[in-house]
Amino acid sequence: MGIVARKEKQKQEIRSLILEESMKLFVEEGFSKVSVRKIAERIQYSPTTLYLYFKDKNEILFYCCESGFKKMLEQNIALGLISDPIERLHQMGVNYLNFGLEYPEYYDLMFIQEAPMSALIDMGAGWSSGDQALEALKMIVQDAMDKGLIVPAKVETVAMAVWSMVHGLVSLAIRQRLDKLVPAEDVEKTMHESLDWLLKTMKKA
Amino acid sequence: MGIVARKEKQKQEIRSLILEESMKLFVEEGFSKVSVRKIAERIQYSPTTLYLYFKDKNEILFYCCESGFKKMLEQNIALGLISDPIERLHQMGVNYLNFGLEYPEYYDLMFIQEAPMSALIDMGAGWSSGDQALEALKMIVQDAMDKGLIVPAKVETVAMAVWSMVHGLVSLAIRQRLDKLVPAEDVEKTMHESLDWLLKTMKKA
DNA sequence: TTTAAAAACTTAACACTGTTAATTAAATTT
DNA sequence: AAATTTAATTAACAGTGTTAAGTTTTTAAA
Repeated sequence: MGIVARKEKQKQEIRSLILEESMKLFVEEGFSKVSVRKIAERIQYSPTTLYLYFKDKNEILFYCCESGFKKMLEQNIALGLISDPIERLHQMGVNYLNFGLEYPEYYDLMFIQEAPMSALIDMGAGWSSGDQALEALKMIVQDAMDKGLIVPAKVETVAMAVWSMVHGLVSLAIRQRLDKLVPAEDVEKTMHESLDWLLKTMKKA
Repeated sequence: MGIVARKEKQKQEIRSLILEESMKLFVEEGFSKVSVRKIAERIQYSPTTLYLYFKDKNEILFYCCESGFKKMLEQNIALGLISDPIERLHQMGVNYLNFGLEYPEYYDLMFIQEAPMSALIDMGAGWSSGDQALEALKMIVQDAMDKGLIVPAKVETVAMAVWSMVHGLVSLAIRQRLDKLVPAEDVEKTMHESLDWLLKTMKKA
């Protein structure tokens, strides 16, 4: 039947509407200011209607998160052009820092808040978009090791170290902790210097 | 006058009572479950009484945070006995990881939540306890460089890199992101391996 | 075309949250 | 003992996520 298909399509449209407007609210007012009622008001529905399309607020946050990963992956498309693993890893780190600093609210959601992960556990689903990014990271590290550009070690160990450092940089910056180490106006510059330092340091002499 | 002194002392006692009970609530139920009303109930006062001793909830969180730093510094006392800068830096990192994993709620407050920093800005105060820890880190890095144990670089850059990595490890672990990279039971072990890897890598050959 | 069933949506309500203003109770000073 | 200051409370506001019950709209059957 064409009717049930159309209905399904309409349902998906409202779902998208909810998610889009939620993300706008995020970017405009920040994570803590986003409420079910505010989202509902924006799309001209009653607050409880959202519960017909999503289990709870966390699930909405989770899907917003997913769209954040899409955004991040798009930034990394051009990465394939770089053949040198170290150089590629470096550019990947630069992209990561830029993403976090440009869209702190997205970043907050994707890597700092616990709500999206709670939703993920509730849903029994996988972290598909996040996993994809991590796989890419592991592959680059593996590649660099295969080509003898970095000292051999367990891939997971090095990947975790690299990810942790860039995440640490971004999350400390977002939460205004890095300006306790260097003046606020130097934070961004020093973040990039730290990343450069790591890449330079891990590069086999 | 002795009376005004005694009164001041009583006031301080209630302040301490509020902070102690708040921290207990933290450890028992986690950051998100702590409310002004719950704290008040625990100390058998009405919720609004807390506002006679603290400006707002954020200020309470800030002072809880401070006691977290004290706890952390205590763990680092034995550090002075280690003379080799690299070894000292390594042990400092190990302590950091252990602290974060043992007291995730404290860690959350100190380095992940934005509330305590908002309070700090409102109060126009300094991050004395945090600054102290960062100074210690910078000094060790400087020492290691002076002794030619690591490749020379800007101290802030290296300190930021090291801090960011350990913070990244702990915060990603707390927010259940690291188990997307390695199985949950291997997370803690791999975190330590990542730290070891960093120290080994930055050590001048 | 009218009627029964299903789907979509809203209203009302619950149990919370941080916080302020007004009020009462207790302690201190005159 | 009365007046004043300090301490603590009650009531209330405006907001939060969420559920149950009721209403409107749409679809399917008679």
